[in-house]
Amino acid sequence: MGTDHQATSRRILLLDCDQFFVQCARLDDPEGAGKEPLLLVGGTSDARGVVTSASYETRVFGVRSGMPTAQAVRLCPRARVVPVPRELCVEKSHAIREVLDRYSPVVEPASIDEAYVDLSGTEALYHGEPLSVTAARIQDTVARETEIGVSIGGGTTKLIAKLAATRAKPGGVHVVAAGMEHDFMCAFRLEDIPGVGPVFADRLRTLGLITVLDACRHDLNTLERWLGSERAGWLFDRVRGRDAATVHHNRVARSVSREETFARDITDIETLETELLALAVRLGSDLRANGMRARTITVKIRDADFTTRSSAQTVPDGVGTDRAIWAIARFLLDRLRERRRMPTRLLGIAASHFDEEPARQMTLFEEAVQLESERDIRLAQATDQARKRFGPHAIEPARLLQRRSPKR
DNA sequence: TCTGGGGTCCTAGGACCC
DNA sequence: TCTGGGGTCCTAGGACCC
Repeated sequence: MGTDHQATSRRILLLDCDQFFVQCARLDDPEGAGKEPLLLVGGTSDARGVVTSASYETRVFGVRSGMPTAQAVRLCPRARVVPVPRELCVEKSHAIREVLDRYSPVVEPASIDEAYVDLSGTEALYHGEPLSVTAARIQDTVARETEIGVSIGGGTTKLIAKLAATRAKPGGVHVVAAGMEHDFMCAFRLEDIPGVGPVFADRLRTLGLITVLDACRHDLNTLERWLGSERAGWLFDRVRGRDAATVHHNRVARSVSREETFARDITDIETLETELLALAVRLGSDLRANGMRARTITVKIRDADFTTRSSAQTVPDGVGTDRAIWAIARFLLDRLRERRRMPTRLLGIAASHFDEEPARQMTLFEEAVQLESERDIRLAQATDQARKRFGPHAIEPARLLQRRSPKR
């Protein structure tokens, strides 16, 4: 196509919920959390929890999300700690998504509380309305229909939209005009750029590069000598506001995982295997609920000394039954324990490498191995049906029932 | 201070194949 | 004796994000 097309710049928004989990917790419990300015949402200190979201009122005490709850409570002793209201968060996230889908055919959720919206090509539809006006209307609609306050950033790239949203917070709209990307970027530090984490930021600091302006003073060749061509090219573009990434409408999950950090480290294999089984059952039912079959199963453990290790196994055809997932996971856990034996702080299981098409006819070899028989698949389906009707714990392996019974 | 749970993407090396 | 080379798949680990 001609250059006219390229000359038209993109119109991208990033919608970011303000202190999302705090808002949800307040909506979930209007009389309690709803009336508490000093609110921390996340795990408790006795269960090795961290703060998932801290209310703005607690942040003046130095509390940040990701901080161990014990530390947060030390900084802000009067704060109230409440758990994440999972279901309501998911519900609100979906409700916001539905609003966005009405405004644009191209919406990409970036996390539970963030989504990119591409409004390129909608100029005629919106009668030439400025992007900031459209953004403000979206913000109003979201607030009215979902009761969630959001900030919206806008610009010609995902990078600009994302950084603009930080300028819009809390509750505002900030749109960077086409052509102003480089000027806009100059106000930021390098560590503010998404993708520049603590490690890269440290590396840059040793080179004397703190701000975007610092990086802009050097040509590409110099940066390449310092950082290698890959990283240098990436940074060279970012500091100029360039980002070719597109907004993907129907992004499919590449992995699904379930994990748990234990209140106390686990030493005996029996308990560990029971926990693994519980995770495998959770993962399996979530996969089947979405019609997914995974070719790769990964088991992850975090040792008492915080060393994180993983082991993975890929099979020729995707699996989705509890039995098959459990069989592979158990084998992987054994392998991890052979390599290093130490009390276990965290256990996790992940599925990836999803089969895109319905399972093909099994070969004779695979029939013989029998990772997953027809009977397994039918059993899993029946189990899912029963859980749907009678609750998530309607049918569980005997081993999990034993684990649960002392609490009853 | 004592480190969650859910993800994405990248890299490097080995196996295997032609 | 120095060793060929490229592509793909898999595994393990790590950086990074919210």
